[in-house]
Amino acid sequence: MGATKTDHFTDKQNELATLAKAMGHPARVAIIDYLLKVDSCICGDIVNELPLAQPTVSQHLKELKNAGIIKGNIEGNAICYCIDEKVFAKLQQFFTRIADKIEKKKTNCC
Amino acid sequence: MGATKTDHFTDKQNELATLAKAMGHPARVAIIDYLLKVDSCICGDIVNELPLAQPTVSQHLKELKNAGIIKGNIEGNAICYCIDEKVFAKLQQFFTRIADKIEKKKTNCC
DNA sequence: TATCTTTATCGTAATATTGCAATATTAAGT
DNA sequence: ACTTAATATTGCAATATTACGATAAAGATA
Repeated sequence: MGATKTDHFTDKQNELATLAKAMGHPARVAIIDYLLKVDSCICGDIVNELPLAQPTVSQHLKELKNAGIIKGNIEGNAICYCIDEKVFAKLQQFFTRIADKIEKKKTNCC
Repeated sequence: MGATKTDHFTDKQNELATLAKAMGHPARVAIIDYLLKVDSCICGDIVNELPLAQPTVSQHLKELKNAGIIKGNIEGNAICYCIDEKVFAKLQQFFTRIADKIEKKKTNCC
């Protein structure tokens, strides 16, 4: 088929998958990198930073927004996008927990 | 088109995107969860744990393997899959760094 | 009001992903 | 050699993603 059977997995599994998927494209990673670099919200200039057309960037921003990774406020003419702090703390937690579990095991059978 | 322009982004951006993408499906998250739960390698019983057909699970395992997240050793008749420890440490680092940068800023303009 | 700027949306093409039945492969046991 | 068990591969259908040109929408500015 092609449709993902999200209903067969736990909420946590689906949540991590959704967040990871949103970060699963270099353009979207680059958008986050840029948001961190400029140390403020971005109001439009991302399009000039990325090697992609404006509609494509707009689409990637939308996807990041849908996943809850960034949020956008209308600021007069432009739109101000910024990172949602909580989400990356959550991602960090997810992977820290996994890394810790692996550290504890050390069952190097492979 | 549909093809991702990986050559336009940095190696780090592409690396994170590849790893995140591999974790961007609940079935693959569930596979990792199970690998952590059983506290050893998995030799076949993942198919019984997941609500997916054997070829589908095999495909997801292949994708995790391609991303370098798990590795598989042939163990006689069965195949022994286990997590590559380094990769999750790397993922943790990636997101910890981002979370730290966000913490430092606190430019709550939005 | 006319125009510019900025961002979103629509439409569409190319490609990738997801899922499974059928089949192949490989090693073990008989 | 035959059979069984475990896993991979192939082929295919359904859907999703990625990318962009054209166009729309909405506020700013002249």
